Order: sequence, then C-alpha cells, then structure tokens
Amino acid sequence: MGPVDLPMSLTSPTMEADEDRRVVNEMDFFSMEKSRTETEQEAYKAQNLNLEKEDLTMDTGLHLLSGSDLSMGDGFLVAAQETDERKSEITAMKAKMGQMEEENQRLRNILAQMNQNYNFLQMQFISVMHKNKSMTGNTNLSNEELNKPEEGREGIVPKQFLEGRCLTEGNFNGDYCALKSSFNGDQEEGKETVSLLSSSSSKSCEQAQEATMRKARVSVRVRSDAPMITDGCHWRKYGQKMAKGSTCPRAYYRCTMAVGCPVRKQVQRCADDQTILITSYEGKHNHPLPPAAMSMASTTSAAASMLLSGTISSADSLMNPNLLAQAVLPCTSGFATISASAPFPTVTLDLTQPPNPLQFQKPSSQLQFSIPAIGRPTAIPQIFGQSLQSEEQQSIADTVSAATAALTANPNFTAALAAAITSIIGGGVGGSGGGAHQTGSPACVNDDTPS
DNA sequence: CGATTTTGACCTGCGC
DNA sequence: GCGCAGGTCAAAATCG
Repeated sequence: MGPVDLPMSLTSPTMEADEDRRVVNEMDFFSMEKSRTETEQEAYKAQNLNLEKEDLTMDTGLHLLSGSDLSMGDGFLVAAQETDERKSEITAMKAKMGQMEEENQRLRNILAQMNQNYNFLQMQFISVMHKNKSMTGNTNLSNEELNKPEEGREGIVPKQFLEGRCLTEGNFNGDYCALKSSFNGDQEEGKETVSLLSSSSSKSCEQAQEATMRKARVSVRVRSDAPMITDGCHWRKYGQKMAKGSTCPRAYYRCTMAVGCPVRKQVQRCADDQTILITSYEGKHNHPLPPAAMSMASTTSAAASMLLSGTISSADSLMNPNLLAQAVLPCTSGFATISASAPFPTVTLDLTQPPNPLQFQKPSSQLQFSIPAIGRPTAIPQIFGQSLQSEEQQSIADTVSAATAALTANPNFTAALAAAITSIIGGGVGGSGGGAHQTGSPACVNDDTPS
C-alpha cells in the first residue's frame, strides 16, 4: 500500500454504497485536507515521509517509529479521526440540505403565488388597455405616469390595476374579499377615475359593494357527466327547483366552509345539451380558501371584477367574445359572454369548446396554475372544467399526476403541458373518458351527490 | 348522532 | 289583485 492509497481507504462503507454522494465525499476529503492544522500537516507529511522511506530520520513527537506495522497503526489513527470529522460534516451538510429544500419549497410557493397575482394584474391591464383603445385611441401610459405616486395618478392609473394590487397585498385567497366594486358608478364612460381604497371606507359603502357583488354572477359552462364540478369549496344543497323550459332541475348550494359565508351557486344542466353543466357562482367568500379552491375562485372573481368594474362591457363581449375568456383563462379557447338581459350582471365562461393547441404555445409564465414541487397540480382539474367524482376523479387525478411527471421530466415544457391539458379536457371532461358510472345518458342534477 | 339531502311551503319581484 | 317564476326556508328523511 502506497501513501496515496491511505486516504482513499478512509471512505466509510455507507458512503461507498451511496453513489449519489460520492462527489460530496470527495469534496469533503479535500476540504478536510485544506483545513488541517499545521501540526497535523507536519505529521501527515512526516507520516508520508515515513512511508516513503524505510528509516525515520525525524522525531515528530507523534511516536512515528520505523517499521511498516507501526506506521500502519498511526495511519489508522488518523483515518479514524478523519472519519469522525467527515461524519460530523456530512451530518451538518445533510441538515443544511434539508434547510435548503425547505427554503426551495417556500420559494416555489411564493413564486406560484406571484405568478397568479401577476397574471391577474396583467389580465386587467390588458383589458383596460383594450377598452381605452376602443374608446379614446390613447392606449399608452408612459413610464413616468405609471411611476407617479398613487395620489397623483388619479385618472391615469386604471382603477382595476390598483384593485388588483389591493388583492396582492391583501388576502388574495381567490375570493372576492379584496375586490371593490365600482359597479354603482364612480366612473364615466371612457373616463375611469381612481378612488383610492382606504380603511376608512364607510360601512354602508361596503355593504352596497357587497350587495352589488352578491348580485354579480359568474357562470361556468363545462362539458361533464359529473353531477357537479369540484371547485375546492364545501357546498350544502339547500334547494332544488324545476327551471322553466328545462327538463333538468336547478340545484341551489351555499358555501359551508365558514358560518355565514354568503357565497351561493346554482348547478343546472343545459336544456339544449344535457352534457353541458352550468354552474353559476354568486357572492364573495368571507373566509380563507384552501389552495384547491383558489383557482376557481380567483377565476370567477377575476371575471366578476372585470364585469363589475366595467372593464369589459357587453359591447366588448359582443365585439370580441373571446377577449374575456382569454383574459380570465389565458390557456383555454373558451368564450366569455356577458348577459345584459339577465336580472343580474352575469358573465358566462364557456369551457365547452375543444382546446386550441396553438394557444398552448404561450410562455409558461402565462399559465394560471402552479405546479407543486411534489405531487399533482392543484389547479388544473378545477380550472379546466371539473374533476369528476369517485373513479372518474381518481382517473383524472392520475392523469394529472402522470402529466406532472412528464412536465417535470420533459424539457419540452409546452408540449408536455399541451398533452396534460388535452388529456384532461379532451379525455376526462369530454364525456368519453373512462369512469365506472358511465350510464350513456348524462346524470341530472337531482341525481347528484355533491361533495 | 351529526351532517347532508329532499321536498313542500313560503317569500319576493314582476308582468298583466 | 292575481298568477307565475325564481329563490329560500325548514322539517323530515337519509347517509356515513
């Protein structure tokens, strides 16, 4: 055994077995060699010298005597010391890696949240620009104007932008809490002014806004055999009526995630096409929402805020029915319509259209759902139609999980993403997807078993 | 046994 | 005032 072989033999059996940590081992070895004290280095040199030469000519004080047996014994002493040090360092590094993983996870969550907020703001900004362009032709705000203090920007900064910022700074849980309605008209046509939101807002004003938001409805049309879409909230059925002109009844649900939550929703099948499920949301949540409920709630709240703020008018909707849908759900090909004849202002998001693959070529930053580091995406099944109950739901969940794995493994992000969404919309939602309770005819609302 | 669903009755707004 | 339709209430039934 030569002098060079000795350090290599110090590798612990466990670390030798762990191929993945070999690099860390080697880095440890060199760092330890660098960190040796002067005395140790001298001893080490002396030891090497001793191993290289048969007769020892220097007394190092470490009882390094001549003879191969003794020198080997000292070598093992050094080896044991180094092993202990390396073990402690490995333990420390493991702990550090754990901390870094936690930090990484936390940053992922923050990034996902920021992406969501960013998309919301961008959507509103684009919509405001679109409206301004159609009205005045003056669409561009200079950087100076945008950077002005808020107090001096009245009449320049789109009100929705500040409302969106309020969402970001407030409890952006996907509910309507931070949305301040301007539907009662502090704006004129083509001249939107900013009413800075202050904590001193009168209660009556808030109540009026709540009442307005309560009346606003966001209707989502999806193609599904499931009795009800799963949007992450807990609902309790409190009534059912046969709607006029429809063969299927209309079911009434209220949110039961918090006592006194005013949010209600109606579930009804389309009279013309009973494979289409129409879900109408109304009101604002008065409680934090779980992550699974944030996607749908943020989508509907975004649509409601745009509707109530007048960002998109009925005329806009008629001129470009895809505008709102693109703003709210950038990666779908659905259409959005606004009903002016309905008793309440209602925006309908039609997600029954087949997906347009070209729209998936958008940058990933445009996507409104987050992809957790581990596990399945939380938003895809809720946003794109519905996650079905029981077996169907599990089937879609498995599909999403597989898609997630493909996403994380495949460098071609957009292609994998398109495959994932296509599998969800085209397979699970389209009514042809597998499921134990396929009966050939769509389930009516009165047969439902909501979660 | 508590939570949820069912279902008939009741309330409200609107048009005639 | 009356009828209709949409929406809600609440007691009974059902479920897990």
